[in-house]
Amino acid sequence: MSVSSKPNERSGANTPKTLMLEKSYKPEEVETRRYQEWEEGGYFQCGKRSDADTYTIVIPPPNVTGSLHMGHALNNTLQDILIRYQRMNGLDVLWQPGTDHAGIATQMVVERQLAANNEPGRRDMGREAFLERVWQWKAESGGTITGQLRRLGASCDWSRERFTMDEGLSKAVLKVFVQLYKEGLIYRNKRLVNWDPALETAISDLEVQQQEVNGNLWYFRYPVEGEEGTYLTVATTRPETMLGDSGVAVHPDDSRYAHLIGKNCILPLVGRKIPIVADEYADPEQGSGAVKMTPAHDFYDFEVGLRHNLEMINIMTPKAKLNDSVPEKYRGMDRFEARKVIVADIEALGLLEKIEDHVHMVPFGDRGGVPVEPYLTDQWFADAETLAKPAIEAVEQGRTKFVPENWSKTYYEWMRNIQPWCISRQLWWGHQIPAWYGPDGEIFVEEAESDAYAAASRHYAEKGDVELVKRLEQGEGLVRDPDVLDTWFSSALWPFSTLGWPDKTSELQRFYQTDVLVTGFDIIFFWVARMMMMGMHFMEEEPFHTVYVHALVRDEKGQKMSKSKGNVIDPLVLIDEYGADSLRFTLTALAAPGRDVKLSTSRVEGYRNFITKLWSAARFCEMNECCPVAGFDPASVEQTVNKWIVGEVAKAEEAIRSGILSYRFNDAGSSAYQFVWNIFCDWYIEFAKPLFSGADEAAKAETRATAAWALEQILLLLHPMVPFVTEELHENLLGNGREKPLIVSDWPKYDQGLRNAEADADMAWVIRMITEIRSARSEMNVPPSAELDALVVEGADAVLPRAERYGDLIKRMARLKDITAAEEAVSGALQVVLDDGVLALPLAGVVDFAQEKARLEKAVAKADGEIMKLDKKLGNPGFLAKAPDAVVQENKERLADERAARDKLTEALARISAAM
RNA sequence: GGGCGCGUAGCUCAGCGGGAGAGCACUUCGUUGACAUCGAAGGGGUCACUGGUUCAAUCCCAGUCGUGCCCACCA
Repeated sequence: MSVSSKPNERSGANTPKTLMLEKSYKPEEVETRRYQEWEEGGYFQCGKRSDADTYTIVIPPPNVTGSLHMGHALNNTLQDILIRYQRMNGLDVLWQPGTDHAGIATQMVVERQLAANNEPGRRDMGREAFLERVWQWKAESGGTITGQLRRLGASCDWSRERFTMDEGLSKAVLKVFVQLYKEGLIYRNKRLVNWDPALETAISDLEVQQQEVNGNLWYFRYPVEGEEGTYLTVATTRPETMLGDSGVAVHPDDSRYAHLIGKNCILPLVGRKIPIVADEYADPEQGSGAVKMTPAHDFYDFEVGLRHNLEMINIMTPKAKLNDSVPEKYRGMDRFEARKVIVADIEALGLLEKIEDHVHMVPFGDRGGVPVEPYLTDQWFADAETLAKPAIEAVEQGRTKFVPENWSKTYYEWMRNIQPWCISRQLWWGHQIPAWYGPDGEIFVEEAESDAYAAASRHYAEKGDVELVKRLEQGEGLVRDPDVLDTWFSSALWPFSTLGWPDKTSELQRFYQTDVLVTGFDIIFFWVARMMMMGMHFMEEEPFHTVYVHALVRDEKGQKMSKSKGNVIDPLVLIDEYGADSLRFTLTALAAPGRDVKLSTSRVEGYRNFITKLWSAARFCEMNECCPVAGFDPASVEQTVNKWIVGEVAKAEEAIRSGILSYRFNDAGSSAYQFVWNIFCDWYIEFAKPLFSGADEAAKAETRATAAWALEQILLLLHPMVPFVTEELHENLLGNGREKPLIVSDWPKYDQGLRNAEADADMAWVIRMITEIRSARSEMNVPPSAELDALVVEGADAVLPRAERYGDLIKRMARLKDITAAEEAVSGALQVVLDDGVLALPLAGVVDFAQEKARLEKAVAKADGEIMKLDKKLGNPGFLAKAPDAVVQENKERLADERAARDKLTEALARISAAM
């Protein structure tokens, strides 16, 4: 049954009360329905408070191919907390959602699908047909992850959902590319790139993962030209590249080889004459001190090759097989097969000096999974160094801040050493580069094909190529660059492209600059840095003022979750089992800044219990008819208990708010947890019970109203973290009086006056007394069922008035019959020492004197220890002279307190001894 | 090689200049009509080590040891 189906039933005054709330919370019956209500109610949509300030977050767009993993769950929970909090604060909130087309990943998914269905491969079906298939796939499966974000409770403005390849965003990409090209910040160049032979595309430096490999170092002898029997020994980890060698480098100061500089080697197996050059790159300490140079297949050799004008010989095909530039024998061989053959052939020639074991780092493509090949091709590059400058300054000048601040170092480190960004990919799925080539290789970069033809016509008309101009005017003669752009190129524009840029939309005007970017540190380089560059360049304003960097979610052993390790915890499984709120609250409570989240199901279970506790506290309120009273003023309550809880609510609000605003989500979570469980449930509800069953109708009514108010505040304060259960309880609590859903209710603002020092002191005293009595009883094995009398044997003047005033509470919770002054000496009693007095609880002969004595002695010893430490501190002239007065004073008071306690304990001991 | 972290209760972690904390686990007790997805009580820590700064150090500084991550082209 729906717990809120008939909220009005509850108000019938004389009808028997029917409980609306079931015994425990069933998230599966609530979450989907609540989410629908929110979404259909339009509460997620921005623009409804046009007079309010804005608060904007753009979601890190998940891959369309993806499904929700724990990292997403954490990332989006934190964003949702910020968003819901700010929405409740009355801001015009935009959480901009969307997905990323994820070039390589998506293309691979569809290719795999084709293979699995025994359908023609991508190249067989052709570009157009293949892209159609990808779009079809996107239409069918692209909504998975957004559905999963809904399950989590993410309150994104789905009416504005975007996709990096939709029309508007594609327009933005074209505009950016063309403009940067015309500004000289994008250029085409032939240089070495990281080539992934499995995917047959260039990839960026960031997509290369270095892996340690146990390999070998082979020492080859290269014969020196014209000097029979003289060899120059080179060492290599990649023998197969020797077929592309075009030189050997030695250090200019290396006396061993000085006489060879300027001469040539004859490259074995190939017979090519290659020069011996002097270059400081050659480290005399490494290998043999002489390095073979393969400028077309090694980044460093490439640089050396440029310096010494060495030949660049590309010896491989896109699949990393040897091409026609090598001797016939090796043509068509895979690079690793060739390695073996070449070593064998060198050995056969007697030119293999030795082989050493050698552990070294090998670059792997993170998608393709095979070693990348440095490969000489024509690619498009962005001048990242120029674009980075304003982006670096923005952080240096504090216009964008990293939280935790440390991450700015990581950002600087990378940005200040940034390399040209290879932005072209030899894929089909993505934004095709808007560049057209004329027959002579001339490049025309324009947003539209027609513009490219127009530009080409002008160009060739100037050159007088009438024939070509004629063809161009008929829309022929140009060839479009087949490559697409790196996926991150379009995500770099996300904070403004999603708002409508390049059109000057009102949303762009209103919601840019966005507020905070919430992300994991793993994409600071990929994404954050590039958004900063593009934002500065095209908007001339930082895309966000704060970057909140959260940690990674790991398994309970601290290992990174990965499919191959089989330690992945699926957030949806947890949501199914424990509810979205439990998962959200767990992630919130564990999200301490700068520390990885180690997740285990037992943690989720623990926080699920918290949700249950909250539910059952609400049920208590319901059973006791704690209905919100219109116009209730928390400052007006008269019962001390109520004054106290009202103040505690205000403290909790402060703690939770400051936790959220300072991005210390774990603090916000634990403050909420402690307040609800350890204050509201453990004490306030227990204090309320005697009032509810008492005779004072005014006090009863006030307590009901206060409890209802406090519960409502709890629901408000917890809503950003646990939206579903709070929304559900809120409707139940308010019933007909509910003006609007919790999601759009106002975050509470309290007067300072809600805190009452006197009430705080009294309740602290009551709690202390109850705790001490319980503790003594428990240690002395007094059964909970036994109700004892309490006799005040010391400090009656101080103790009795309070004991009188709060007698009902104390008696019930400490299991006492009565509290009275001791008329005569008490023997055979349990003694409880308070700050301002001593209680004796007579145990009618059953008290074990020895045990009681030991208990008191232990307390004396503890007090003595404290006294000694404080004495020593206060006896130190340096401390008295230099420590702040407040600290000195505080220590003096503590010493006095400890001494008083010790004295009372000693007297209690004396009484016990006398009775023995 | 460079950079960033972390070593606090059995476990996972907060705290970060003036009285060592939480959750879980553990022990004992408990069907008090909100809750056994619970309640009450309890045990458990020279806050990695060594120096230094300070009246005062778990907290700041230096070093050592251990451990994790990121970046890097070394044949």
